[in-house]
Amino acid sequence: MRLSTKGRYGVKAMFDLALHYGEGPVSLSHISARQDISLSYLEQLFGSLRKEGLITSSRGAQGGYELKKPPDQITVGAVLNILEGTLAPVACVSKGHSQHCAKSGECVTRRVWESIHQSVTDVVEGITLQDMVKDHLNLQPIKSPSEGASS
Amino acid sequence: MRLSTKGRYGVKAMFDLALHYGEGPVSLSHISARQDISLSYLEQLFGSLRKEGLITSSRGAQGGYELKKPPDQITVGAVLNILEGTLAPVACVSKGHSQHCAKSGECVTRRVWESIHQSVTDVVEGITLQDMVKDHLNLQPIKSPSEGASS
DNA sequence: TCAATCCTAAGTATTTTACTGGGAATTCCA
DNA sequence: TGGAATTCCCAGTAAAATACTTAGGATTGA
Repeated sequence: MRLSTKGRYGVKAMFDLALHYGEGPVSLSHISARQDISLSYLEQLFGSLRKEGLITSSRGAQGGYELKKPPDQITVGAVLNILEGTLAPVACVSKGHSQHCAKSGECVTRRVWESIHQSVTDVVEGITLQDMVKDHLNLQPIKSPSEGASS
Repeated sequence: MRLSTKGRYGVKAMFDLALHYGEGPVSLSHISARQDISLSYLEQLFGSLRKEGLITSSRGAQGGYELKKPPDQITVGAVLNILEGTLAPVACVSKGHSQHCAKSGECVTRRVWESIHQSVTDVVEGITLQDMVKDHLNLQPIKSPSEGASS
C-alpha cells in the first residue's frame, strides 16, 4: 500500500507551487532545489500534471510553472490520481476498470477493498493545497525581525 | 497504492477459514481449490499468519489450519498488517519507522500521509472476518429451504 | 545570440512481486 | 507399519514496476 515517489514528489512540488501562487512562474530548478527532487524526474511529473490541466507552463528564460487554479480549488486527490493512476487498493474497484470477475456481485473481499478505496478518496479529496499552505504557516516558527523571538 | 497479492489472497483465505470456523482443521489444498490460489504460495502466507498468532496448524493427514480466535476477534487489518508489512502510504509514517527526516515536525506532506494512513487503518481495523461471513450469507442467493448452508 | 527554461522520448539499473521447486518433518489411517 | 496427506522451510527466478538518467530539441527573454 505504498505511494510511489511520483505521488509523493508530486504533492510536495504542487505544495511548493501553491506556496508561491500569484508570484508568477516558478522554475523546476527552484522546486528541485527546495524540495530536493531530481530536476529531470520533476520534468516527467509536471508533464503529466500539465496535460491534465492542473498547471500551466511558460517556456523560455524566466519561464516555469504555475497552478492553473487557486490552491483552494486543487485537492491532493487530484494530484495523486494523475500521478498514481488510481488510488484503488485492487484493480477491480478502480474507476476505469470495466471487466470484473463473474462473482463481483457476491464478492465479499471486493466490498472490503471498496471501503478502503472510499475512505482514502474521501481523505485526499478533502485536502486542498490551500489547506497545506495554511498548515505550513501554522507550523512554521514566526520569524519577525523586530521581535527576534528565538525557539 | 495497490495492495499486493499477499494481502488480497491472505484476506480471501482467512475469510475461507472463518467460513469453516469450528469444523476442525481446513487444509490448504481445499482453500487453494476454493479460492483459486496457488497452494505453495498459500503455504508462504500461512507461515507468516501462524507465526504472528492468527491461526494454528495441525500437521499430517487430516491436518490443516484453523483460526486461533473466533472470527469476530480477527480484523482484516490484522491480516493485512502481517502480510503487507504496513499500510502506511509512505515509510516515514509507519509504526516501526524510527529515524525520520529532520523536518518531520514541520512537514506538511507528512500530515497528509498520516491522514491517509489513519483512515485506512480505521477502516480495516473496523472489519472483522465475522463481518465478512455475515455479508457473504446476505449476498448469497438462498438455495433451498430444506437444505442448510452448504459451503 | 545565448542562457534559461520547458518538452519529449528512450534507456537502464535496481527493487519488488509473484510465484515455483525441492525436499524434510509430521501425523492419521488402513 | 507403510504410505498418503499434510504442514514446514528455504532458495531460486522470471517478469514487472520503480525510480530514475540521458540526450537532445524547442522556445523565449534579455
